[in-house]
Amino acid sequence: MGVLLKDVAKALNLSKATVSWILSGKGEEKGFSEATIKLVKESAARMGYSPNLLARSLSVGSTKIIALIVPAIDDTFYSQMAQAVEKQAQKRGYTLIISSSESNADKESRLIRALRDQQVDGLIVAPSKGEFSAISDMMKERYPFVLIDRYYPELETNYVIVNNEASSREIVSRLVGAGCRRVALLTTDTQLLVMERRAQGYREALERAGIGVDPALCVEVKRANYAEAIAGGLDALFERCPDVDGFFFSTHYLALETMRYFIDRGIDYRSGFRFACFHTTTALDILAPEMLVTLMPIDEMGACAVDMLLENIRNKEEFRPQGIVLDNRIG
Amino acid sequence: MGVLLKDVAKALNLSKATVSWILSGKGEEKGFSEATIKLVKESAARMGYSPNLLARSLSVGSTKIIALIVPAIDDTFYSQMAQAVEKQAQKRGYTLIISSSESNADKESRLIRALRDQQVDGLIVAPSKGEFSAISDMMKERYPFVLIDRYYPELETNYVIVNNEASSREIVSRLVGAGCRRVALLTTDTQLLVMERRAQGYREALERAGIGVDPALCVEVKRANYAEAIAGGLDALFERCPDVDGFFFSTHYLALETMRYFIDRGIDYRSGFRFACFHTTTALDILAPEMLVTLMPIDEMGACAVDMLLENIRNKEEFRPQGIVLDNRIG
DNA sequence: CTGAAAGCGCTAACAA
DNA sequence: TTGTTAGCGCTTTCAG
Repeated sequence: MGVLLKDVAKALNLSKATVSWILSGKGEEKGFSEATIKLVKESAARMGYSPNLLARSLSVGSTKIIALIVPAIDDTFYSQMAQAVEKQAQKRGYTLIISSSESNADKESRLIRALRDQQVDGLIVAPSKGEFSAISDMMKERYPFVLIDRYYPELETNYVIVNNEASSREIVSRLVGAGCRRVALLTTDTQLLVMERRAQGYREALERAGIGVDPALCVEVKRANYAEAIAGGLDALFERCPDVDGFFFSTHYLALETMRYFIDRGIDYRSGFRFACFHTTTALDILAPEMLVTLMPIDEMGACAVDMLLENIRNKEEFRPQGIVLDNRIG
Repeated sequence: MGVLLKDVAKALNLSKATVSWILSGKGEEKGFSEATIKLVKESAARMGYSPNLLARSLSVGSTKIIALIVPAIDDTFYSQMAQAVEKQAQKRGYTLIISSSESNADKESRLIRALRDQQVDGLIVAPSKGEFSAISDMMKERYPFVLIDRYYPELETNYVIVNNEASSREIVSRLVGAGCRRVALLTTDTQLLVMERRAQGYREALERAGIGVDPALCVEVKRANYAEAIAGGLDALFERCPDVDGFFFSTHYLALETMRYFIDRGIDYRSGFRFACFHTTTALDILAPEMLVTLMPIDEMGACAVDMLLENIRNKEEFRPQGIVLDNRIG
């Protein structure tokens, strides 16, 4: 340990309390003399004192730390989200801890437990599929948390999500409006509610346009080995439906891998098809500049989640869970 | 607060000490009866006890937490590094905290201070340029830390880096070996030592090949607005040297933006030039499959850094700073 | 085999 | 205007 509160107190012949008050800015309020305030502050700085936050947190019963759990920190969507959340947390005087659950329900539970044990004041989590017990534990014990991006409609929790269905419907409608009649759906992780909602939006768009859904146009790719799975899926799709004229990707990496497919096979995809994708990612704008994408309001999501969480933390007892559904723009 | 150690002790008519020992696995060792051990463990679980790690850490004087500071968590390189470090930390029984300094020296200093105040046991940091005081503070106070990816040769610190110069030389040599005679250098952030080393490797390769360095082929792009700056730089380059036949990019996003430039202008870059890049990133393999890239040993870097740090933490007093330079493979 | 009690570094009521 | 003191929840030495 370096220099302690006790040390600077002793050096000045003052009590720990005095020093503590002054250093935490309650000097004037408490009515200490200008002289002592200045003395204490300067000495502390000179001696290189810096507080042990563990001790302080234990004492005050709050760490001023919140944590974010995402499924994969190397997914651009989530790393952008982390930036957004961090920014807002900082603005509100909180420190953010970022953790990645690697889309593993088990690890997610352990992380939640570990972070709570670490006494972080609250959690923002983009849950992996299958996780449940740790979430409902938090509910039971009224531990402050908010779900982001994904949520459980049957649970009355805080959440911040986007309108998956509506924006998918909208973006697919535009494809149709641009002349597409045979729009394929590429999707994955269909157990995830978000994905199902996006697929639903796709179906609605086609039905409303009087085109109807052709199951032959719908390709589901398993997440595990999607890099190869996509090629197979697309091969089969073109076999079944040589007349496909558009694509809707329910998530960004499907779009990216599809571009790879086209390029690998030397297919001139840019003139042959129209594309739409839920969210976007690095290089997608290079590979397919004409692709329609939903512009997810990541900063807003992050800000909302933080604010909601902090409100919950402040109130704890009377706080009622809130849900916010944000809109996507399309670009 | 939920249920405390005291609570389970009271419920069982045992002392806090007994419960504490048993729950931290020192039950047998201390010679408690099978019966009590089982009883305590089961009751604790049933009552939903879970320890306050703040209190424990304060008591034992160690948090079992280490932190990683990167310049930008949304840069694929650093998010991969975060994954790697996290994995090794976990393997060694440590929790990892990830923070992003946004390439801001000031924020980096504040982060270092904040994390130290938080009593994390040690730090792994990929320093931004310009940071110095917080680093030398850590040295003075013998606080355990290791620099990763970037380092200060004049400081005797722990570090884990790659051989920037050698692998740049190697990869540029391959370009030459493949027939290139007019290889351009695209670089950025030249104040960063890593970048200078890479440029140096480029020069050496050309000199050893008896080609010599033509300054007209060297383009430096300012980091701030590189997206636009690159286009201008490339325009000027082609003006000056219409005979350029190869490119060496000192970092991945320069390569990506250059691909964008080619595609935007409809230039058939895949047959006209050969490319080499330091490190790679999403979609680069789609855009330019033939590009030579250095395969950075990210997992190894992470593992090394963690192990070095933990060793330093264990020894603290007698520990001598170590430097490790890892090799890149080329693919 | 188990318990009492001191202490980790800081805060905050209560005194003076 | 400043000091005393009792915690925060856990670990660990020393007794029994």
